[in-house]
Amino acid sequence: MNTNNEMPKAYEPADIENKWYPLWEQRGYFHGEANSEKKAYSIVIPPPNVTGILHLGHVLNNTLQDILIRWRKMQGYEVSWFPGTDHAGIATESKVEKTLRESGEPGRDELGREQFIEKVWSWREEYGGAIIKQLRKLGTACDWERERFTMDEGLNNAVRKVFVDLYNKGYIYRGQRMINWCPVAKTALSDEEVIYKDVDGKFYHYNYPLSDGSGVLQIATTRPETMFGDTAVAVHPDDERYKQFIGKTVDLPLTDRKIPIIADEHADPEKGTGCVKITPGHDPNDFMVGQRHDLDIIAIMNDDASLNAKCGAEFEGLDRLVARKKCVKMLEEQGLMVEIEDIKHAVGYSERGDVPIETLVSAQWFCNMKELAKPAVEAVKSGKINFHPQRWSKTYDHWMENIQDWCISRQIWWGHRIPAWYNDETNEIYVGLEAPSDGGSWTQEKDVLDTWFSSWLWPFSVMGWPEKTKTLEYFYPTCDLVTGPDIIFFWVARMIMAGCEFMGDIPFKNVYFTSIIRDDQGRKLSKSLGNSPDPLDVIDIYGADALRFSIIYIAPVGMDIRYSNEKCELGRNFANKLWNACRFRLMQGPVTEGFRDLSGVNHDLLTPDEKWIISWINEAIIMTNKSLEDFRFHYAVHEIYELVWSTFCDWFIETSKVRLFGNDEEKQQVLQVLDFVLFKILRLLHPFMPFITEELAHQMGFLTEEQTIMQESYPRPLANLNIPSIMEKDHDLLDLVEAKFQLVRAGRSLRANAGVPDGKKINYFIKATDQINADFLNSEIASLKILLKAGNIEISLIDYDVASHGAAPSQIANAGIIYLPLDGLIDLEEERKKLNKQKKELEGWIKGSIAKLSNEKFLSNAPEKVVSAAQGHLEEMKQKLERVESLISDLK
RNA sequence: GGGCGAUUAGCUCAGUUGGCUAGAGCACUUGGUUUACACCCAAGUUGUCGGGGGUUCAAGUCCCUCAUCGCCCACCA
Repeated sequence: MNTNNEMPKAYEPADIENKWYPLWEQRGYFHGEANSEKKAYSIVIPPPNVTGILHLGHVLNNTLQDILIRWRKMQGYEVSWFPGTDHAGIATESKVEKTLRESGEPGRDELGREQFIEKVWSWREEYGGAIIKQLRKLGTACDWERERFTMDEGLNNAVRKVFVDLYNKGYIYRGQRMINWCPVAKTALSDEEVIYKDVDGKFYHYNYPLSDGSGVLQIATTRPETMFGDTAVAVHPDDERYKQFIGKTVDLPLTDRKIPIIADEHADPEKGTGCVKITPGHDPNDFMVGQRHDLDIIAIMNDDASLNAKCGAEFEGLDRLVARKKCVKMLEEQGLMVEIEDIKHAVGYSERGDVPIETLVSAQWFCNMKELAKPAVEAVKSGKINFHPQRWSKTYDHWMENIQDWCISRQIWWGHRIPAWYNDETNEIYVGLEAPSDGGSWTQEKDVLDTWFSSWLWPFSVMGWPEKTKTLEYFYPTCDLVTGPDIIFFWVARMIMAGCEFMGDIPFKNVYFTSIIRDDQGRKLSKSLGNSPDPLDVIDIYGADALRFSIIYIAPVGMDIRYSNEKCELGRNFANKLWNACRFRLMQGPVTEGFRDLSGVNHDLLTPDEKWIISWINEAIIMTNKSLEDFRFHYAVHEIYELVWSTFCDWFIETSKVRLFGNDEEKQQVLQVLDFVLFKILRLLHPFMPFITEELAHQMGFLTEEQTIMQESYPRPLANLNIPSIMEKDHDLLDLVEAKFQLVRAGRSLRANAGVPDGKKINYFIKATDQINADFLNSEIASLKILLKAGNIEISLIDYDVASHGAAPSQIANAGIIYLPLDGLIDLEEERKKLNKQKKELEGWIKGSIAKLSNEKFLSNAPEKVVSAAQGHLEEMKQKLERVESLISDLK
């Protein structure tokens, strides 16, 4: 127990944060046991990329999860937060390639598959998972014993089993289809990995001569270089302009081919010239047109998006953009180009490569999602899974109901290799957990699976599936998922499908979608803009607690957050405030025994102020728990901020000083109340600010060295404890306390307006509203004096004697009128102006109020409560007006 | 083309089923070396709740409409 009062004046987080985390981890506080008697609470982390480093998005996301974990743990759940990283196929592969290139080592292709993969593994050993270490700086209570990696052996088993199952069900198939191709990573991509950007482009109008020499057809395209893959020109069947040409052919320029003119509804007469070139090998729409008309598919590109031999010697090997220019030039030379129009249009970009993707026909593995989607849609619709904010379920529904087949194969090496084998002789395909053992000659599929094909199993693969583990039995399904709305399709939707399919149960009950963090000008955070602060720097300056607290405090519900480092001052200042409140308390003496339950105090002897603070702590406990239940984190934080700073520090500590410096009996009682409230505050705040609350709970002597606040209970409404429900019992008394504080504010205002320095003791005269207030204020005279820094306060039921003392500035409060006698130094003109302004305002309100209350419809329709409140309010204003009027006449 | 969100104090945002005189932080002004805290204390200043219409006794809150900004989806050749 710490009884010294040598706490530094300002809170310095660095040492304290570095001290506690290793202790927590070593003592196993973060671990949840699967065989507990307690109720389970679990979360799986959205696994950050193994190449990733901590950024503010992670800070927000993981702080929220940590709040939930610590809160539930303190509530008595057996909790486990499953951490880990994602192997991030394309990102990691290109990262390692880049590293090799920069260090002059042999590259990917020189190394060959096996050696390259070894390199990736060793890179991961050395540099990968930096983010995991960085998370510890944030204070995250992850169950590190359970850390997983999407490429570890267990997860690989899960992936293979899922692939085989879905293949056997007929959902997974291999086929030739139009896919998205990244020419940088040289791999297929799923539709979700394509980002559409509006870019400046050109719309080329040029002529295809009719083979019979009877004229030309003018077509329009943004990509002339794809003409080498054209196998038709389409016009709309009802387009009168072109009907006569249907069935004829045109001479495809720059080639020696003739291609037919076909009628297809895909051709939009309104668009361009109404004639559209059909390139079934390189455009999804044209592909479908091609299928309808049985057109040839000509693939004209190499895997790096340069043109291939099909385009002729002049074009072979040229990059698509170079080829485009050349095409245009040649068409111009041949007099075929008619017009080049500047347009803005949407172009698909590869997420990683940041270059336009190509759509092309390729043999890939696909997963048909239609059946998988059905129960997943139902799970959200029925409310088994809840989205917060709820509106995201609409986005989810829309995508799920239009779900397309998922292209799951990738032409890279770093990933789960597809468990399919081709028979070298018969080309037969075998799919299984292991290679076929029939002695035949089989070659395994070279492609690996999309990274998300392992991530979508995360909620149960981290628990050991497909083994039937105790962990799985106890912790599955998880409770809450915290993630960004940007991966709702990539990850959230797919996890729900996988959970329903393979576990027969949803993977989580709630999904909380975080805000997106922007800089204070509203721009996205990015390395290239240099507006992405390093959270570790922020933690160095302000502390992890401050960063956590601030980011939650400023996070609007379901909207973008505008962040700047300066905003962390809020959290730092708050931590310092709390620190000093505790420091002040310790200066008054060692901890009292009643800090848990006020056991050393006769509850009947509690003063009004003490009852007041206890009722407020009760209120804060109720609100904080409720807010967390509803995922309204910022509410909870605001609630606690207000409680600590305003309610506790500004009012209760200040008013308690009179008793702290009074007799010993009074002092002992108020110390107990201070301890009781502070220990509740520390526990209430712990999930948000884990370090400082742990430190202070020890500094204060609430906990012994062997104990931790993590294992203390989260505050529950006091009605559940053995403390009388003060709120109900003493309602009127609490109103009197509030009225006292209001009167204090009025008195301070008088002092400030009169320009009397704070240090100078002054006298006040109070005319109480009635006997009850008079009695109460008299009993609180010592408190009033200290709050008002007054020398003497006279409380009376009789009017202030203007005749003998001269007029004095005054303020009206509910408890009474407070006067500041200034020995005639009053500025009568100012005072009159102030009172007349008040009078006018009051008259306005009274007028409105009377009108409202004489409205029959209001009286009959509004609820009783509202009507009586309005009546009470009117009475109040009328009385106040009377007082103002009498004060005005006093000034004459 | 569809869908979603935003618009409240100088700035960033609260304002949960409509109900007392619309709030907070920051910023700003004035005063303060009060025996916790200047990362502080006290007192202040700042609002046609984006425009218009409607429902209602009552609208920042519900409905319609317009405007501006942002995001997502969709095959705009």
